[in-house]
Amino acid sequence: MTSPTSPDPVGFQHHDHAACVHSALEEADRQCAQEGLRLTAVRRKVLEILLQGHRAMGAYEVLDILREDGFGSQPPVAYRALDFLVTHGFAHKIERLNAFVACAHPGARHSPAFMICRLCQSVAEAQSSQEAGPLGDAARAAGFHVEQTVVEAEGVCPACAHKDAK
Amino acid sequence: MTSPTSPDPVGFQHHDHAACVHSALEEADRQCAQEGLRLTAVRRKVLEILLQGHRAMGAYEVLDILREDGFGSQPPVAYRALDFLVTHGFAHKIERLNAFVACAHPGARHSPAFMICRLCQSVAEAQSSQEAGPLGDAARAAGFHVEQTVVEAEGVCPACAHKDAK
DNA sequence: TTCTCTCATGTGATTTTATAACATAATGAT
DNA sequence: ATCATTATGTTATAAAATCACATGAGAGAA
Repeated sequence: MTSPTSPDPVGFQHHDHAACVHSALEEADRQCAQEGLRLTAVRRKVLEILLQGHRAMGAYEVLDILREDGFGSQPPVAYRALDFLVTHGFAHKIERLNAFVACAHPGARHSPAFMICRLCQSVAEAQSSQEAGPLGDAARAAGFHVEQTVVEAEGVCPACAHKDAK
Repeated sequence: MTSPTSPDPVGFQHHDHAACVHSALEEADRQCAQEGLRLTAVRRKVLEILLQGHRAMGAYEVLDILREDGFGSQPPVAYRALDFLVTHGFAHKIERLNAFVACAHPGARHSPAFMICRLCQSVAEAQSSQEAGPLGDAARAAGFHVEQTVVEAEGVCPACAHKDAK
């Protein structure tokens, strides 16, 4: 489904991956403690899986890893944990891919926008806004009250564009 | 899946529905002739179904109607026709709903944005743009080449907001 | 026309994604 | 300790989408 060797996922730049996973988990711990949310073992594990994978992952792909690690092995286990993470902003669903990705800007109250490379399947998260841009304009004009947005661009990331050109 | 009595779908205003279906089909005929595309019986029927329904419809919902009307009754029949319509801009897929809707601006080269009412399931199509707004900015900044966009807002339409307030 | 190539359709089977329903277990409050 | 609430585990099923392969219809060439 995704390339076995996703080169450069979530954001198109390299970075210190182990540290980013670790700090993101700690950030989630902190935030849940503060908001009275329960970042249980399964939920934390799923977040870790998404952070490790560092790309958009299908629910069943996550589930396979949960199973290997001794957690429940049935779909609801994965879907419930993913729902929790998405609801509280620790992860996002990429509708175009029916897949999930760890949030790149945890803590920030945000409506994310995604750039999905169709060649290497990497996904970069950018900040968006519910009010700005053509959609915000249209909503105001129509009197539509926006609660959530799905903003996803599919195309070619810089790395793949470069490769393409040889 | 959708409310049985969707009051006001695709665009939040009333309009002459029979005429809109008819003219949209003619427009599609014209455009296909011009571009050398084959608007076959199934494809035209599916477009008609979407236009009649005048709301986001699931592939299987479309398929049920195809079956009643004597067309093939297996999923690929619907999916292939829908793919054709989406590919050539006569219909759009609403990723958030896994559903399809007839294009409200046929002919116009456009990247659509949608407003989805979570109360009455109506869907309004607005014009968007691949370059404008936060996503366009982010893509330029990242050097990402955008080919297609998914822009969908979920919220409450004016009619439902009014009802809510009593 | 007839042949042939291509594209479209029909059909059965399967895969992938997601949820319903219900029992059990853990947690937090009193 | 009890109880209410929330989370987990499991079985089963629903919903969405695709694969594979056979058949059929149209456009163009001989």
